[in-house]
Amino acid sequence: MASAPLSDRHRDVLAAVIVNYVVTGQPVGSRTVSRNSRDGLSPATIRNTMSDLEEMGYLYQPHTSAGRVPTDLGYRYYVDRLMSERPLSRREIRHIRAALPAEEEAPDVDDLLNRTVKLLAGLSSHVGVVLAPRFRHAVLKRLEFLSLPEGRVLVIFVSQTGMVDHRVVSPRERLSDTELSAMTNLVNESFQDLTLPQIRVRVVQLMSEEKALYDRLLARALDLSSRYLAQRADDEDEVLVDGASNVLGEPDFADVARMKALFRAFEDKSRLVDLLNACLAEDRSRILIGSECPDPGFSDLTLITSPYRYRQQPVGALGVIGPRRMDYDRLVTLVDSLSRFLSEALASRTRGAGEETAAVAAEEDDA
Amino acid sequence: MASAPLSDRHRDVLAAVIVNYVVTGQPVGSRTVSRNSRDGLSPATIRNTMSDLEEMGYLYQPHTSAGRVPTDLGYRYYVDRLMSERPLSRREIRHIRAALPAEEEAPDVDDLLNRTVKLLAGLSSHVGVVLAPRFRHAVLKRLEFLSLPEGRVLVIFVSQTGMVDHRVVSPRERLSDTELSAMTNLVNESFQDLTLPQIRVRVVQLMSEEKALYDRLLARALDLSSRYLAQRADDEDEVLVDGASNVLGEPDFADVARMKALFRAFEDKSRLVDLLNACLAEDRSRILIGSECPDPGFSDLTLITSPYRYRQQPVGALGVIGPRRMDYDRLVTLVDSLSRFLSEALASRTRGAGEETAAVAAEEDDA
DNA sequence: CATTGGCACTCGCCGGGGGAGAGTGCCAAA
DNA sequence: TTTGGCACTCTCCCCCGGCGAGTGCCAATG
Repeated sequence: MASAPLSDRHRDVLAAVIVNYVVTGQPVGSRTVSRNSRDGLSPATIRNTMSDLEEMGYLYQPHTSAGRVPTDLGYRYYVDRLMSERPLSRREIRHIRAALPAEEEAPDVDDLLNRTVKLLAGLSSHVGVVLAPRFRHAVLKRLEFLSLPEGRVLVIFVSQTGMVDHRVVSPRERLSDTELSAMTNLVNESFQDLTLPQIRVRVVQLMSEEKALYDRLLARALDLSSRYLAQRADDEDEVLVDGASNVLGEPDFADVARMKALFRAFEDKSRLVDLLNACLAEDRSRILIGSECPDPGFSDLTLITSPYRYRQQPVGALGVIGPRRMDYDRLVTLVDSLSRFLSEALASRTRGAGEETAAVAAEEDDA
Repeated sequence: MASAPLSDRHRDVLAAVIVNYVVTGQPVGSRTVSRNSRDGLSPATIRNTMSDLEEMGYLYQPHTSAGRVPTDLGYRYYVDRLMSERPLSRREIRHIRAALPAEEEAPDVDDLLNRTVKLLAGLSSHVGVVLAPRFRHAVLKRLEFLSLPEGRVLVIFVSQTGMVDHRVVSPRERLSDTELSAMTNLVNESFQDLTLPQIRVRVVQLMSEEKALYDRLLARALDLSSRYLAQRADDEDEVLVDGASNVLGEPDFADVARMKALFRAFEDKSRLVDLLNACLAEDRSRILIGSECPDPGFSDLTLITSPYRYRQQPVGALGVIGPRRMDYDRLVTLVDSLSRFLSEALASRTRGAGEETAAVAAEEDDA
């Protein structure tokens, strides 16, 4: 029943209601729309149009004789067809540039992501989220085994871009420092330029060959590697959140129970990871409005997300989370821009390291 | 004027008011105290006593003819002299033991701290905080230089206990992989078994000697090390927070403005770091009630903190943050216990690594 | 002299009532 | 098709009065 195409007037009114509602937070009445409309239609006319829009599901009334408020469908129509993205101000761009330098001495990846999430929260006044680059795209620079007390071993994985991951594993037998350093050399030869998923395959492959050869040392090195890989799940992603305190100011979350649910959602990060990953898979920026979101915990929120890239590959995602009543025009631009700025900052950090491209491209086959 | 010693009755009444207020959250009247008091005093008598306590500053009335509520001073007296710590239940202890295994295969330090902060939040229903062990106590296991694209260098610091820190630095000149690995060996010889502050001293010392000798490689290795140390401030501590959503449920924070201030305080971690560090310096568990806290942002909160140890040295701190109206009896025990459990878990991970003791003891001289 | 019961008083909380204001739907006229 | 008019609805807010909890003071009591 919501399928009839909208007339120009319907669109104008819908847009007016949304724009007005976004700034005031109050249900919008026919009178207000009439005043703001350039072809000065009377309130009565607007009322009829609004009534149509309500019937079609784009607006609704909190109660008889209040103004209208956009529904999720209304917002959806707005962002898809009515919205005109508002460019960032020069000030904002300078601000971003300063925090994410594209050219000169760039900080390391973690730092860059931290700055990005702070920018998102600060510039949007909502909650900023950043999904860190996934290690599954990381190409091995060096794998190191170090002995710890109690016979345990520290495994350090370093990617060619400088990401570091480390885990503690317990080998079956005690290993001396010299053995470990010999093993370090062995695996670095074997795993040169491979990504984590590729290393997984390689370990299994070598282990089976190994029964024929009998290089004790390599066998034990492979054992350590596979123990490390067992701990290091590929889908284990890190997500940064900032600006959670911003939601407290928003009248849309006056209800405490709702706010609590929201904070819980932020605390267990795995749900955020899922949502951001979904965006990553789609490979383009995305808006999820209220009930459109698969996670029911976010049913009265809007997410604007966008993947960011490294060497043309989407490797992570970032976005803004806020109430449905948000300034879409501005925030869509903000999220898009930040994903672009971040991609550039990442690229500039590593320009001239051409070897890595092939490896990344080569592993595109995995799901 | 608050200096007169309290009679037994005063104490009983004060304790009764506090206990009652903590569970109900409502101002406590004379009638209620009278009912709960075992030597059945009449409400009138209690009223007189309460009036005394108010005059001495231990209680106050939100308004004429409401019950009494404890002041910060009242709470202080309570925790210092009236409170009897309530031991944890067997269930709780099992729960903790399961999460912080003392004996068997222990996870790495970061994981241990993560579990601890979750336990704090979960068992207290307030906000849990943990200050991570400071790297200044960390003894070098290995320092590694790895080349990154663009001529930058990744420096990885690994402590003997398995803590890992890494930074990206930009050396003055380009360095090849072979040079870097030679340099790695050089510094590991020089810095063997030193802590970060000691390494600082050592670098300066070697640099000045260096002008006389002319080992180009060592000079460049020292340059890299000092660039790393410049980024790695000693007071740069990591603090973990969990359970922030718990404060939303508490009626004491019904006021949104107050809540917002609170969340901001949690977001910029440096303030938390300062507070926890103060506790660390005192070397014993500590309770900060409302206005006693140096940071005005925490003026209507209570912090219960306790340092945790590694090899007799306090290396970090943990605690609970909540409203002043909290169950002190239980939470003090909880914080104390968790600091003990965590200390044990840390100790058991490294038993038998005797060499490290001397080094840690030797660096006690720094402030 | 500490303790107690009695009593008048003070507030905060809660629910009801009434008026103002904003907005609607419908209808008839332009 | 658009518009002005009109009756209607519903929320918000303020005011008011009663209720209940608790107090302070005082005189009586053991």
